[in-house]
Amino acid sequence: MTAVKHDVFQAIADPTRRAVLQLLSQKQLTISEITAHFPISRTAIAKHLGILSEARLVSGEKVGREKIYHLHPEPLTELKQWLAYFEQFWENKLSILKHVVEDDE
Amino acid sequence: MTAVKHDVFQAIADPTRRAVLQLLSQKQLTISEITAHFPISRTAIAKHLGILSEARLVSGEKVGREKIYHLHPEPLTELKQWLAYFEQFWENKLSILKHVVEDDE
DNA sequence: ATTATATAACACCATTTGGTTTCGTGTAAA
DNA sequence: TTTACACGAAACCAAATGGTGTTATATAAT
Repeated sequence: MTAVKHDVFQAIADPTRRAVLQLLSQKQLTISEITAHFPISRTAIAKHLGILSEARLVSGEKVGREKIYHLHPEPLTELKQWLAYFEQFWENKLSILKHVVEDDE
Repeated sequence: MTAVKHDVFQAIADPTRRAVLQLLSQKQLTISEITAHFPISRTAIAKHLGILSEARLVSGEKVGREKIYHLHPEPLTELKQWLAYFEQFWENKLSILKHVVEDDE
């Protein structure tokens, strides 16, 4: 499924994948355990995990007959950095407001 | 083009759309001006602007025969908040390290 | 009044996405 | 040694995505 690389932006675009990340942030889980939280098939979850793996947001290790996935949040720094650039265009509005208030006193 | 709603996560998933946001952060631009920066058709750019508009990241006002688009970065707060949750799972590693160093002194 | 421009509105297309079901295989439990 | 289980791989599908080109319309410039 999808030989081309998925980046972190695409990986988090899907709500199911975001929910999977949320789950894995609490506790490492097998594919079946993750599937139990969603109304879709195990195969579909496995595909989502594949996309998250391509984006290096999770990794899975085989243990016996099951595969345990755990969160790898580091690639989110790319997202954070991208966001940081845009913050100057709206969080600044707060500091401008602050100045207005300060000028008022 | 896509009657269903696009959220901010989907909106920023595409690299062209991220580049458009970047452009609009510098200066408001017409559709044609934006198109000049990309190797794709004006129609394609207009569709991307439609998706960005659905996510409330941009808005366009008709001025004469052209339509001027400007950035509306506020919806990115949703992304920022989502990210904030995950930061505890990796930025913490720095503070743990910090403790180790502090314990060393 | 005519012509050129900027965009909107369509119709169309190939590929990707998000899902399914089926079948095969390795591992654990009876 | 059967049987049950967790997963991988494959084939398939409908809808969405990211593009194209054509045509129509309103506005600006000659």
